[in-house]
Amino acid sequence: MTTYPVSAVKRSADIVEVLLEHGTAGVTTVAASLDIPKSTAHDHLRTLERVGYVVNEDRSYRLSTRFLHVGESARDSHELFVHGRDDTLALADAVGDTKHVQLVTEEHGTCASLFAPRPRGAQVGGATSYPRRPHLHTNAPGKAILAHESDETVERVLTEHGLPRWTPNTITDEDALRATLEQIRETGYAVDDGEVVAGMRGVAAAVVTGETVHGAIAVYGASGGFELDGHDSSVGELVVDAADEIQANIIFAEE
Amino acid sequence: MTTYPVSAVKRSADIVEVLLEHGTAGVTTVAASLDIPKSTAHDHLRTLERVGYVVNEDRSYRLSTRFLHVGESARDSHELFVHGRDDTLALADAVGDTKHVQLVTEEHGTCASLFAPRPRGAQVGGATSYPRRPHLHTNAPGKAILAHESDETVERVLTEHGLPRWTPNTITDEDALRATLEQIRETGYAVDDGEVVAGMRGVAAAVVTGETVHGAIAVYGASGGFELDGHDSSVGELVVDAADEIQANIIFAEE
DNA sequence: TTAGATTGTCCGGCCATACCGGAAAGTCTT
DNA sequence: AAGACTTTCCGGTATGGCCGGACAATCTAA
Repeated sequence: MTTYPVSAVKRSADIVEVLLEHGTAGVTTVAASLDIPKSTAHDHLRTLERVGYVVNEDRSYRLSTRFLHVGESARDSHELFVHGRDDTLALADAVGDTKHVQLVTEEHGTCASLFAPRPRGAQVGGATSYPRRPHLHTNAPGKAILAHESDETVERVLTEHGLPRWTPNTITDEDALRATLEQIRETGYAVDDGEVVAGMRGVAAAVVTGETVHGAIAVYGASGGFELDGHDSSVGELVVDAADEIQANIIFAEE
Repeated sequence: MTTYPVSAVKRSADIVEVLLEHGTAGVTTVAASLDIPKSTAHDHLRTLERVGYVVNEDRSYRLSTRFLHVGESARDSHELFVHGRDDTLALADAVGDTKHVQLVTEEHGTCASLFAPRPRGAQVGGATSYPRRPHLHTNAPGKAILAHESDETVERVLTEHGLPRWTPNTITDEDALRATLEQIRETGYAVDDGEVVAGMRGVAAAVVTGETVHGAIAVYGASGGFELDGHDSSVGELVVDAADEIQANIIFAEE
């Protein structure tokens, strides 16, 4: 049982989670969801409101735009985003609206999307069923990142997270993973054939300068319109080119 | 002196602020910035890390992408964004890269940007000098929102926030503001001529359905390339059209 | 490689304060 | 207008956040 040094903060984080699920909720709902007294829920909601992360409109609470603004500011100071945004957009244009492009970094041994341009008209508002923080071994950008990490780092991630299965196609064997990583280093890009989400294929290339692995850039699409060996294999080249561009941008800026 | 029911949460919020400013900071830096013991800063940083809002890479702490993901999820459940995103993008295309388009909502009696498409190649990474949460009376979208609120609401906002001056052009007289609001109701859109940022002009139209004021959509640009009375007055029409579109989308979806 | 300086992490006690029950005030329905 | 429902307030209690200090880990400089 992991414990939290400042449990009050953990509790507020739980409340944020509840608000995120419900979209908008009153004190009673929040208290009921977490099985805590209403007065406690109220204390936290008031505090979150005062610090600006929550708004209280019309007798019920909602997350404010503060999360978005803080998140965007933090992203704006992220090296990979600063030097990779434009190339990501360009790649998105190149592959078209049927495929999704993502700029990904690693956090806590999992994949964290930094930037994912949404095509115009893309559905919003529905619950995003896409797993938020997939493990590194379950998808293309994660594997691309792992392939360029040091052996110790790979070892550490493996012992810490293991190789949980996400879909029938997920790699769960350690040797198979190491072989795949070796292959990624040779070809320059990683492939995901329904390993994180069934029916989704993707390719990704890592962004590396010197010893530091900044992250990866990936293209995903439905398996139907995504031939890995056919003419769509050019997507692999596009992804590698984009990653190289970003690497160049980063190196060029470092001086 | 406003007080916080759960002061530990307020302290964590302060730490988040410090991390936001510094981009990346160690325990010592954080503790020094807030003038608190290192151990306390450490406790909070650990909990923030455990709950996923902070990452600890290479002996120093950074805000994680969690803020971004929570913020985007929250935005995705915001009615104005769901029904206004595409129209905002379309308007951005229509007015071109020299002008900025913003979808704005009201929070705590101030303006909160929900969505602001950045033109390709826009500078990122630099500190955004744009005031984050300007008061309603200081800019076009805020005035457009205010113009459609009930008299009591306007009164409440005025007594709570007053009419602080942001630039020499800011409206600081209550009667002048009321006259402006009346004019906005007549013409259908609000104008900002260097009232929030000197040298910036903008027009905005509110998005209203029935009694509820969802927010406003705005176009801003440098005063030089933004003729309010000349041929650029067509921007006013475009903004009103966009707002009407969004209103229609919302009403159409409500059933 | 070894000191020295600096930083991050851990620990344990004390008292501020987060928590909670309960009561009051507010809101919506019938 | 009264009931059922919320949200908000309040004050006592014991929990846990806060802090000083010790330890460990890392970096720097000879």
